[in-house]
Amino acid sequence: MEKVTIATVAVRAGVSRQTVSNVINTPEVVRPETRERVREAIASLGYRVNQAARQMRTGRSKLLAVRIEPARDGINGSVLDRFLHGLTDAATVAGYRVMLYTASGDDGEIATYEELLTEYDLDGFVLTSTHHGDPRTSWLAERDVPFVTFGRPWGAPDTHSWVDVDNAAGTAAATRHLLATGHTRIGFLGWPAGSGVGDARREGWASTMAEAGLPTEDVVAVDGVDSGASAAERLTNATAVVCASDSLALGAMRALPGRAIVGFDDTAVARAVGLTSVSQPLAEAAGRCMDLLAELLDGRAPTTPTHLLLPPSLVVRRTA
Amino acid sequence: MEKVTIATVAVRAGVSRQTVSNVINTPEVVRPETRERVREAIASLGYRVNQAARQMRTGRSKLLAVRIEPARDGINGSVLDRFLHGLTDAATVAGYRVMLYTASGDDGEIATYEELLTEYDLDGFVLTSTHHGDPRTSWLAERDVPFVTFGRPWGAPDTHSWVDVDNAAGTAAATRHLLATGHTRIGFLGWPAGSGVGDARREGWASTMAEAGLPTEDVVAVDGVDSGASAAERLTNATAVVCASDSLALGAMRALPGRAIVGFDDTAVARAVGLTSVSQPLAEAAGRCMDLLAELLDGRAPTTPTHLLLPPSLVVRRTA
DNA sequence: CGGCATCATTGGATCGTTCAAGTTGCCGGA
DNA sequence: TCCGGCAACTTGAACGATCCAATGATGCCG
Repeated sequence: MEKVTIATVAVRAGVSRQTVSNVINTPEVVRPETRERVREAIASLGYRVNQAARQMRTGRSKLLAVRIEPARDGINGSVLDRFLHGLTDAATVAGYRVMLYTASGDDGEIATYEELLTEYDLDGFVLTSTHHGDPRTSWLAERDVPFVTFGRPWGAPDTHSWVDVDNAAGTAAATRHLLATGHTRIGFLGWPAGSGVGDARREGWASTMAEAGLPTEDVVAVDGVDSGASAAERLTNATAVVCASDSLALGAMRALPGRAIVGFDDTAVARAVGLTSVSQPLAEAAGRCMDLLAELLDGRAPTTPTHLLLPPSLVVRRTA
Repeated sequence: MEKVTIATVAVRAGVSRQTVSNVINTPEVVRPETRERVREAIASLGYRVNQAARQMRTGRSKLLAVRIEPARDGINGSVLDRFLHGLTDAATVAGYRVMLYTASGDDGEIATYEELLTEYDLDGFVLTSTHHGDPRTSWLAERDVPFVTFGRPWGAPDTHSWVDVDNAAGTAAATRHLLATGHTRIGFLGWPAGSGVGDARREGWASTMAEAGLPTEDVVAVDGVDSGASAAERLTNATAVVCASDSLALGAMRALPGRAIVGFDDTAVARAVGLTSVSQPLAEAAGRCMDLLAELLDGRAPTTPTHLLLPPSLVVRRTA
């Protein structure tokens, strides 16, 4: 198979290179008749744009980057997996490709940004695992690099677009479900205060209980099954427990057999053991991230950043 | 920050562009003294190769692609996750970047190959989930596209390099462990015959039992916790069960409480519930895939393809 | 000291695309 | 009739690297 360039197409269609380029990039400036002829030539030759050449001229690579993290606590690892899949799908539709990178620590990640930007002319980034005092967003913002975060900027000023899952709404839904099932003594098993996500998950449960005028009882544990189990044992009065993660929920199931338990993240573990859990709409979140990033990349972004809070859904199984 | 090109570096070092290029690509042809001067200029200017320009001239992109699959049965989803992380790491060290793509079906995947090859000049592919009658490998081989598979070519001729985990060795190790613990009636809970991976896992158990001169008893179920549980109930004599996956093992745990159970894949679920399981060396497998691919890409590959079978390890927990 | 091989270095051409600045042809108004 | 204005298309240059052929410098031998 010969190499098919824009020049090949031009000859076949009997026009100049630039006209072919116009048909591809700004079809409206070409007469419909010519446009159609060029399109036929493109199709019959199986022509495809050479991204490297385009990139050299325009400085845009049609590439996005996402960090792939080591499966940390493992049990929640598949969350990123599903997000990545959704993002790759959405990016393809929008004409972009997703590149992976790893990095240890925020500084290492910033060094990687620099490398990817100068070597590959990356068009944009999707950041995950935002946290308090995150230096990555300001670094990117200072250099006018388009980016979107999955996870809101905890503590930092809200100057960029982000997509997040409404964690509080998730635990609120779980709590309402338990209330509707007749429970009144609903406890909470959460993470130590300070993490944005964990605090929001507690808040959803607490406010729903307050609205119902019921007393609350909660305990705290670092994430993990064993630690969750020993903390759950201290929830003596509760007949039902809302948990900040599936790992904790698994611990609670072991420590308090027979009680109603709800987890968070709807991981594979939850499906496997029949744990009722709050499910994040990861494919949708990924799609929205791509939408927002595409707006930024096309320069048609609104002047004020967009913030999207997606509602999670409760997947009811055997444990509640 | 100004744009730093090879010309900027050349001026700073007082040499020509080509000499700078030689320092980068074939340092041995440059006199040590000059080489050092150029290297200093590169460092002080923070110069980095523009991959697009290089690619246009050389036709090589320094990009690899891997398919990211939808989390199928979910419980085993994080296997790909960990593999991807390892591959991204190894690729970075070797000077490559990993690009993701999704595709539905083998034909869709082949169409994507074509697109990635012509648009982005991809250098190579890493294939996962090889299966009987896989058309992807022959498509790539016909076009001389470098690729490596993670998973051996079941049934197909062994004409390309691959890396795989020795599934039989995994179940053999599990069986030996159970024998050493005093069990003699060890059953097997597997998938229906026909899948290469599943058959290998059965074989490891069967041959170890045969060596020990013990009778065997096994049942079959499609992958899944519930299906595993109902199949496991038919294993009436066994005091211990080796399973083809963690999902099946979870079913067995439910159906046969108190018996010794070993799963396969060491997924998050296994860690969470304390299930003894066979762990695949995914980071190493990814690294080896990258090594083999790098050989192909550098043209220093041996004439006969390399095949690597990596031994898995048994992670002993509460269930055995 | 000339001749010649060897090595280090140079300058121009090139990859495929898009940008910027043309050229052509047609229409309408003065 | 002439000319401005516009739409449709063409042409030459440029992006930043590497390849190739040619040049300059160096050392060795007779």
